[in-house]
Amino acid sequence: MKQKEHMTDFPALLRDMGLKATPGRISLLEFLSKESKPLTVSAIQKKFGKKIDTVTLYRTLEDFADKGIVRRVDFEHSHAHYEIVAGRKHHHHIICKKCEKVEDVDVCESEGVERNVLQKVKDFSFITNHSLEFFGICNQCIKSN
Amino acid sequence: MKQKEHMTDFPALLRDMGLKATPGRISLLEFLSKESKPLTVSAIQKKFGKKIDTVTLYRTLEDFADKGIVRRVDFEHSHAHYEIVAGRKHHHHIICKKCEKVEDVDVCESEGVERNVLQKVKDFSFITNHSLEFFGICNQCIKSN
DNA sequence: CTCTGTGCAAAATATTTGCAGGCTC
DNA sequence: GAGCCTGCAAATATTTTGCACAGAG
Repeated sequence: MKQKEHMTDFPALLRDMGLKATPGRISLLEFLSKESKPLTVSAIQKKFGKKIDTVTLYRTLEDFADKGIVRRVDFEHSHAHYEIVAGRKHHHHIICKKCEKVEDVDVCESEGVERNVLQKVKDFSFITNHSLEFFGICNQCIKSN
Repeated sequence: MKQKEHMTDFPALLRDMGLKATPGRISLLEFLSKESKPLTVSAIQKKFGKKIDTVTLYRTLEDFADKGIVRRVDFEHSHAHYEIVAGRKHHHHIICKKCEKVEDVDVCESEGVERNVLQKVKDFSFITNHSLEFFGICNQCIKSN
């Protein structure tokens, strides 16, 4: 099915989303699909093999986020992190407030939550996405306290 | 009970938290307790009656957040928002991606979620807090599309 | 008096805007 | 060829750091 094709066929994914399949975008998606944790813009620039202009990267990530190809995650660190969505199971994160370690969290919150929310609020009729992150202190940081 | 006292007795709240009860902090808390939505640092500076130095404000809010007096909220806007916790029921938010309108959301997610999370992750033994925000397009922005 | 809190200057980071030229479709 | 994409320069915004002085306890 479509979902599966997209895991590897990034040009098709981009075109389906109405974006042009340029070499830069394709290799960025290839890179992101191998990363396991959300990365900052500057971290992407460092680890990514090819050079990308900072501005282009910001713009590309924003476009991708708008299309749901990547997800922007805020870890209360004063700079955004991004992770690929395509080909991954929906998940959340738990972040260490001391060392900033990030671990994925597979909480299967019922889809019902969003419906529930829509019944309670007054000025919104639909939800596009949500963020859910947990914060704590990781076991290593507790020991080395 | 203690909780209630703190709603109004900010000097006592500050001292209980190990912070000094300075005039600036007290009036900042009084100001925040009257605000209904999370505010950015610059918004606080504009609306707050007295002058506060930007740096002091950043440091104060961070200290308050560490003590759980205020809560830092990220709306994917590239700058943090803060709201007071003391005297408020735990809640989340729904944010309009077009106009940035914010509405409170009272989802009573079971306390069990955090316990649930701790069973699934491997490097964490406790959670200090979590964030949960919903994103969508508000009814006004849909009409005026 | 001691130690935390505040203000000011300055730096470091993060993000956005405008424009000219390049490349996908 | 048209219109989106990219890179570069520069501006803007956000957050942090260092230090001297002030004020709470």
